[in-house]
Amino acid sequence: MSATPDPVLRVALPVPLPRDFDYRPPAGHTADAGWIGCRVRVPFGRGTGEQVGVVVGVGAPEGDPAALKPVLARLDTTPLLAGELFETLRWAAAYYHAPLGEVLATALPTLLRAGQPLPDTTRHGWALTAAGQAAAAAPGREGKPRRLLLRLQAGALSEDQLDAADEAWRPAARSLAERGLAERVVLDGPGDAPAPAAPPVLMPGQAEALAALREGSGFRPLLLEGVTGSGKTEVYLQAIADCLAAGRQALVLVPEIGLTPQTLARFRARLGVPVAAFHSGLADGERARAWAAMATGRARVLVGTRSAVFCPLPEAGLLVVDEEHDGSYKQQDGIRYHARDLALVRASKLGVPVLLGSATPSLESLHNALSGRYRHLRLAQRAGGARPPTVRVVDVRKRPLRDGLSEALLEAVGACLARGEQALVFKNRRGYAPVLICHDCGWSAHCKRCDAAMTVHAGGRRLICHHCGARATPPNACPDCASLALQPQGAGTERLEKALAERFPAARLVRVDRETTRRRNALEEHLATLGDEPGILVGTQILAKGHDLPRLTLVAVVGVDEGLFSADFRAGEKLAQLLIQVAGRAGRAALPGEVLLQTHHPDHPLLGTLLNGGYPAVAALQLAEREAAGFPPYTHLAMLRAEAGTEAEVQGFLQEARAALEGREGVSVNGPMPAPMARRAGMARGQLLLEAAQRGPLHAALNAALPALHAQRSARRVRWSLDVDPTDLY
DNA sequence: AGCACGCCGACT
DNA sequence: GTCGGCGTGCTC
Repeated sequence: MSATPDPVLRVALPVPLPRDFDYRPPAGHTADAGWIGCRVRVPFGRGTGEQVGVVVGVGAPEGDPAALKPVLARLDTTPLLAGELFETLRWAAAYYHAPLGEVLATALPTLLRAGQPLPDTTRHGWALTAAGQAAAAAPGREGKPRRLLLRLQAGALSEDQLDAADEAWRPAARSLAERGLAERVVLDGPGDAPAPAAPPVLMPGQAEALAALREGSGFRPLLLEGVTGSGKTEVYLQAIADCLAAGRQALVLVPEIGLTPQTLARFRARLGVPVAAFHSGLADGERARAWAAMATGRARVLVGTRSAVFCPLPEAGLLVVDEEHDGSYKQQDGIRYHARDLALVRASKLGVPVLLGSATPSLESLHNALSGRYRHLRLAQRAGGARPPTVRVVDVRKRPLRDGLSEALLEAVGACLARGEQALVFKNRRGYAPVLICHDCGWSAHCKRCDAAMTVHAGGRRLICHHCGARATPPNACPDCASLALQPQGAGTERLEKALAERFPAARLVRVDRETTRRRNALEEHLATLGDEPGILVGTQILAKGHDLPRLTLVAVVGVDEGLFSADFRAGEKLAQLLIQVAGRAGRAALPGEVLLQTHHPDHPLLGTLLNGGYPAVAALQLAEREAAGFPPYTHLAMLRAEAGTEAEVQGFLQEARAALEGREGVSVNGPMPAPMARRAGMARGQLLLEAAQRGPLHAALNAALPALHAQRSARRVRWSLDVDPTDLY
């Protein structure tokens, strides 16, 4: 009888190889199920390389166990990943056809991925000693330590509270501690969030939505469709309050630019528990702490952007996805996951409700709601009796445009300023002009490394490629015909700003785009300079949502036409969402709003539908078009992209990939075709689009072909990636 | 993806 | 005579 070999540890490592790696446990240890979900440090590769991986299984060795390397160290005594979160990550690895190790690396905060211990989330504070109380009662020398001493006289304060006071208190605390006057203490109370503010009375629609959410139990997806200002956030807040009252945790996902200090402050003021934030602006340590606080249950509510969908929720009661249509929920590099979709998967595994909110739902979610898979809740009324803005199409055919602005638009801006109100001029294009052309021969300035025109910046003194960042000085004369008639064609935000400044020299003018808001908090500072004074905001996408601008009554959209004739099948949906979002900025109860859409195509069906029937009508039209054309949500897509030094390499790889993927029932393979931008940053790019009416055959084809793809010789020479459910077909 | 090993060009 | 170019093969 042969002895059963000792079990080995199957470890997922953050390498792009679609398999696990087996290791022996360290000498004197046995591999058992208790290892699963724990991180380990392992030797990897030929040199002295080490990696941090996660044990994903325990089992009999496949080859000679003596040939296996032993684990160097076990990094967790209890599993870091377990239960539903671990299951979701396995599901994501299968669904996105990505190695589990890479999915795990994407999901874990940097410090945890690097093997750091789970941070301690004990709340600390500072309190006076008996000597400190005595010192506080007696007179003393003025200074920061003294001020801190007096603040602590009323009782211990948590470090969060001290941080919130926005003063460098730590040196003062150290000074007091050295003199034996104060000490660091562990706080174990319920937290120092303010007592919850009383909730407002709900409007009928809100109350219905909340009642619907309270009905039933277990997993239930709800789509909350509510126009801007209809009070979706209030529904979230009361639903979260319910969830907290039941002793459960809540997760709230918000778009990348939606997590403003005001948003957090509103949640904190109303919920009466500490609210953790999770976004890319946090330091590594803060991220790891927020993650740990949710894992231990110390934090009860997490508000975060895309990657927050990977935080542990051991006591989950509710998931909320605000502005669920927002493009920032889709990761656009590495593991191209969709946080809204993962939130649905998690809610289903957790058996809790998931609330998707939007004024302009994605066609995917709308389709699910209309077909009965999601409960569909609507909020039609604007809070506080505010009326929707009036919308006017400004036909600019045969009308002269000055720097891209029509006279009608300028007059409306002037009238708005004269009323003492604020105007927003919206154009989704930054820079001075999108292209520099020769008026005599038609030459235009193109990037050397990309298939794209260079954008004119700095009033015409600089050319920048928005795709690779290349900079150039504009030529004095046309390189082709030596003409001096080089002209910036079209208008970006920079040019609009200049033109508006010339027309309204006395008005306050603030430009908001990626260039002017690169610095942290720059957006808030910019908006603060405008305050409540009359003035003009010029900007891109960044202005479409978020911030309350109570004096804003006019929204003028200048770049409508670009969106009307895009090749992307999502262009119509995106344009309608953008127009609704940006229009939602205009007007308040007391100050009615007006929206101007400047276009050369006033008869375009999308504009007419939007004006007459609003977003629901556009959505219905778009859904019908998608169904007829065989696009999502009626079919399912996966995009294989490749990039290499030469077009031949790209073609070679994609041809081989096509051969491996095609010939399956229910899956059609389109391509290889050049990417819409066939050359970017000097690299040739191409793509292969898979389409299927059912997900099953699509995933089966990918499962069957991917090992061959990894093994392809041509795969070594190209950078390639797979995008399941692509949102952009570039 | 890293990383090491491996065979061909311009330098001390 | 070496240092180093990046081609190719492997990682439990």
